[in-house]
Amino acid sequence: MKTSADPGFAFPDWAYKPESSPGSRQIQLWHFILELLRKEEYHDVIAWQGDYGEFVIKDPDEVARLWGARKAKPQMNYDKLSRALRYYYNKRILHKTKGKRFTYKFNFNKLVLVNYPFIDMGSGRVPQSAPPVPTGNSHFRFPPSTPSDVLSSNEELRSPGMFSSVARRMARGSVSDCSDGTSTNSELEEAMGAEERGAGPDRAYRGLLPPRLPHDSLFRIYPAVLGRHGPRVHPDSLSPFPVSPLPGPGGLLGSNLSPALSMTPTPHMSYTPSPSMSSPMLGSHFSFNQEDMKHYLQAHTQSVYNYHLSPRAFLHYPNIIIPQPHRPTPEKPPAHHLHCPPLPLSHPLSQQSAGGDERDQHPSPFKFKLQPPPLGRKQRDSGSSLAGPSSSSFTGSSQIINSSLATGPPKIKVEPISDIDSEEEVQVTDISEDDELNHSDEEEQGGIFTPTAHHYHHQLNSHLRANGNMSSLSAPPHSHPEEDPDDDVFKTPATPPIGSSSIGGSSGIGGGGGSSSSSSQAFPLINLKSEPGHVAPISPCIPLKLRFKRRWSEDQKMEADGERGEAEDKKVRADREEEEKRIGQAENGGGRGGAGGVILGLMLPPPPTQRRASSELQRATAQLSLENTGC
DNA sequence: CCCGGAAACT
DNA sequence: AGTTTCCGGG
Repeated sequence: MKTSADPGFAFPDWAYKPESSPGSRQIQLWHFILELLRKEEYHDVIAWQGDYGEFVIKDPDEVARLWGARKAKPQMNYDKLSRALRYYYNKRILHKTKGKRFTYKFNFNKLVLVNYPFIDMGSGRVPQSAPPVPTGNSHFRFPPSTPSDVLSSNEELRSPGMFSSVARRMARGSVSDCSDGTSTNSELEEAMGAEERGAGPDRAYRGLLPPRLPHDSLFRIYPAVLGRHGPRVHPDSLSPFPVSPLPGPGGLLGSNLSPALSMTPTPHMSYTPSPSMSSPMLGSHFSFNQEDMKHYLQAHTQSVYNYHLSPRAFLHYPNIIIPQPHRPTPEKPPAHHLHCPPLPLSHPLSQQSAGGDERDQHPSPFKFKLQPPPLGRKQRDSGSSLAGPSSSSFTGSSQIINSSLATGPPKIKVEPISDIDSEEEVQVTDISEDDELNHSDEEEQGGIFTPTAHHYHHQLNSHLRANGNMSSLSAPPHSHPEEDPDDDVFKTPATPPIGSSSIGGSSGIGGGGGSSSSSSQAFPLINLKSEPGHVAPISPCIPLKLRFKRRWSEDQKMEADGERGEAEDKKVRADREEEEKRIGQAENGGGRGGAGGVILGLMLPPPPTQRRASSELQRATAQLSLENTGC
């Protein structure tokens, strides 16, 4: 089933899987918080303050009381409530703003509404410091004043007829690739997603992309999570609010979102609304109509095809060929990225049954082998071996990724995440928990997912070291002041077990199903960012390795700059910390500054992780391929 | 205050 | 799954 026949492409079922959990229809704390936040009446109790998404609980007891009332838990208190809040850390829904009492920050990145594909995430310029949130009004308003009214899963949108299955699929697919799609757990998503599945169309909106992706900008799909629609629960009588915000489809979040949106600083990306929408969008409102939606979807579809938004999807469609961009110059054109993805996707492994031959068809300019990474990891034991090594060699641009994916780290549990901006990262949890992993090089993290990448990285590092060129390695230059790591990564279910399930398994990835088969491996999302002069031009005939290194370094740097997201798992974090210690680095003062360690950059391979790694690899590979060709 | 593990509850 | 409850530790 992965790919059903279809006019266009169909994504495998697993791709459509609702990312979320079935359903907890009960109000969730974060929803509740958002509700309070958007109501002026509660401004004295809780309010947006500070950075995007940052809010302060001015009256903890009161908030707790309200929450307790809502949940019928009279014994609720701030201590308990805060514990619940803490559980969001790992879910990436929230972060603690360190140093500020009672202050937390939403990771809105992930919260973007699915329903509101048109949202302009910032019209490109979202100042990072956007107003904390305009609680009241302000620009941050989400287009439809009541999203719920407009988009939330409702009828209007739902005209099934309008959206072809393809479109729908596309949308979904894109969604999936988005960060969370893969993932899964975002509660956010679940809020809306699950129920809908049946509804179909709604989901389609989730991933919509702007029709035209600016080359420069990278585009991403934002999985949104906000509204909860579907079978909606009735407003609870308990609700403190006269009118229960939640109830409406998507109601709750509506206002809230705005902040969210605004918050999500998506630096690089400028999300361009569909043409028709754009103008309106800019304003705070936009009108939505089916025609627009149709166009939008079409565009989206195209985008998907062309840009291969959904890496995963592509895996299944190895045959898809993307036109090569014509771009002689060294700089990395977005096009490349775009193109790359597909290739990678179509990898043999993934294809497995699908006839790997086809993939080979791609002319791969060069082939090279990486040295096998030093093994010795504990992991190996458990069958992980399977994956292994093979990954070390790759051919052509695409394959790398595939192989890596296919190979997949044995026992690692990966939690993919979203991708939005750099923020997103994948969480990886190494089940085997070997510390060793990490320590050997910093990179483990990134590699987890794609061993290849890691290896690659390793090599590079080694190489660099040899050359005495460490600087370029992965150190992330930037140091955000203290940004919390906003990443948002949502966890994804597990990785493919053994063998198999690699993403593309023709046999059906999901196959089993069970669980989330969404193995989201690392799907490299590709960010099409324009990297204007950043990238140092790479001369064409440099040895591959070097080039790779350079590329890698550069990319890393860039990414680091972009953000260090760090959404790591605690475990990961812990590992890192350990590593850090081992390494003996003196940290900067904070030790862990926030979840996101500043250190990360230096020490670890930016946790950017797989996704990044993958994309990096893809990119690099692709580029190299091209370059090489020249040689 | 804040953090997170553990266990229980729904 | 998402808390709620309890709690030791920083």
